[in-house]
Amino acid sequence: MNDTARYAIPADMLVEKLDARRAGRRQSKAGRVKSGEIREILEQEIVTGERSAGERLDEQAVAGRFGVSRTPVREAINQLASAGLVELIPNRGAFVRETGLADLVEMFEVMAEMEAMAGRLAARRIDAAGRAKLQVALLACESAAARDADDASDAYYYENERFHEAIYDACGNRFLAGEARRLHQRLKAFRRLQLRVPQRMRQSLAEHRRIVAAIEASDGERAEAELKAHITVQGERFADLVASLKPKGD
Amino acid sequence: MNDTARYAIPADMLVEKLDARRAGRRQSKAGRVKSGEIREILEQEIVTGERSAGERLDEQAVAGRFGVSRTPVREAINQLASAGLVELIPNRGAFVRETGLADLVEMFEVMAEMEAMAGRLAARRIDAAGRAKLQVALLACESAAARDADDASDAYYYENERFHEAIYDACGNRFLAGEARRLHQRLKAFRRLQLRVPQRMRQSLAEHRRIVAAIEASDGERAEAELKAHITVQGERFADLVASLKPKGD
DNA sequence: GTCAAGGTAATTGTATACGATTGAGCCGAA
DNA sequence: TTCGGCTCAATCGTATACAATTACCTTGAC
Repeated sequence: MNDTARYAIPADMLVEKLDARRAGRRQSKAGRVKSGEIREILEQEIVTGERSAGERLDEQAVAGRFGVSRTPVREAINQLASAGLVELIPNRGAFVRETGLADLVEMFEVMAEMEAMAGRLAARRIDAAGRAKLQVALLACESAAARDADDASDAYYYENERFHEAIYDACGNRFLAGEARRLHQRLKAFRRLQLRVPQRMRQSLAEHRRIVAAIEASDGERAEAELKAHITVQGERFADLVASLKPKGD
Repeated sequence: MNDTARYAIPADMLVEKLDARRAGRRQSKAGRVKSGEIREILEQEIVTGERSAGERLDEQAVAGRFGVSRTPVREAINQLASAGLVELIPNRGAFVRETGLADLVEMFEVMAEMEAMAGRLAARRIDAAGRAKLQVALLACESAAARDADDASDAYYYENERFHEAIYDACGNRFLAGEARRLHQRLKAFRRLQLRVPQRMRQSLAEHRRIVAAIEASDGERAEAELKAHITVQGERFADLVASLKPKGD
């Protein structure tokens, strides 16, 4: 389907407790909007790799599976298409766009640039409240990383998210913040995986400290450089990881 | 509705021949997909300012106006929501998000960064075919600008688009290219307006030449700087123009 | 006169039904 | 045997119908 040979990311590397989520969602309210639910679940399934093939998403089948009509399924699929997760061929259907390694590298490249930009702007524009939030986020990362428990990775993952959000908020450009959040969301599962690389968490934390230092010093150039390196390293480590685990040409 | 006082962009500054477009589209085919048509027209109306107020988009009203049912209108509105042009409040409806001057400045800031990134990458990665396409695009810009006709602005506007597309394509990052196209599309009408500033077209052309020179020299840093300046200037000129024409607090 | 509560009207969200377009399979002719 | 056209089934896109949620207005009590 694609013109470049690509590495498929194995599903079991990215599994998140989907069934738990589903159950949790179900209990929320009886007649809640179903389109959003379906979108989330499908999105997870695609990102996770359960649907990694260039497979077609049959509206009717999905509708039957969730016990709803085609209408909310259509809305969900359209949203996925807007997010770039599926390709929508007129009068043909929706096909999941396999995000191969090449695509991920590209996305990390863009992500690095956006984060760097946010950092540069934040260094110049951050106010007292933002500074406080950033410090709190950094401390949370530290304490999460300090835990030697098995779920330290999960905890750090969550706090890492908060840390980057704090930078987005501080950049003073709400449009940029929104775009960065979108991309971050899309790379979520892959970022998480990447934390399993040995020593990565500790290294990430050190980078966070340097980033904060640069922002505190109002040194936009340095913040930009540190953040770009921070994200680029993530992309590279991720690529290494995938390549070393599953070097199969398609 | 918004927390900052903002400048409304007057509708008549941005008018494009909508009725002509509508007529042209209508003739195409009888039973073609209507959702896309509606999306385009609504998008134009919002960007143009015909709907600039924080007004609600009534599905039924829109459906009646176009002589279709609510279903395609819903799809169109959802797509607009994904594009960020309207805000979707659950069970309340869709409200056009007024893109004020502040938002535009933010968007231009991000656009500048993305274009700059594309240029930097293109300088390193462009191949012979891309080089040729870029040269052709530049020449087309030159000849469009050379025309002294009244529609020189329109012609240059079109060729300018092609020029930037050529850079996107050459950057070797298809994800970046796609994102840049999205943003470019969204800023379309405003870019066009900005060309009316005296001497702007000539200046833009000069900047294009410098950009191409940098790329040809494989000087990524220079290409980045030139492109960032190129877009930033556009944003600033645009802000000046709007501010000078209609400095009314809302 | 003001505030709160209930009912009603309007609008969104979902279900079902129908038409239109595409792709595949079959048949026939060169 | 192969290629071109035709029929038909499947699926998307749209229309219509219904359910559920929300906001507004009326009414009543303090």
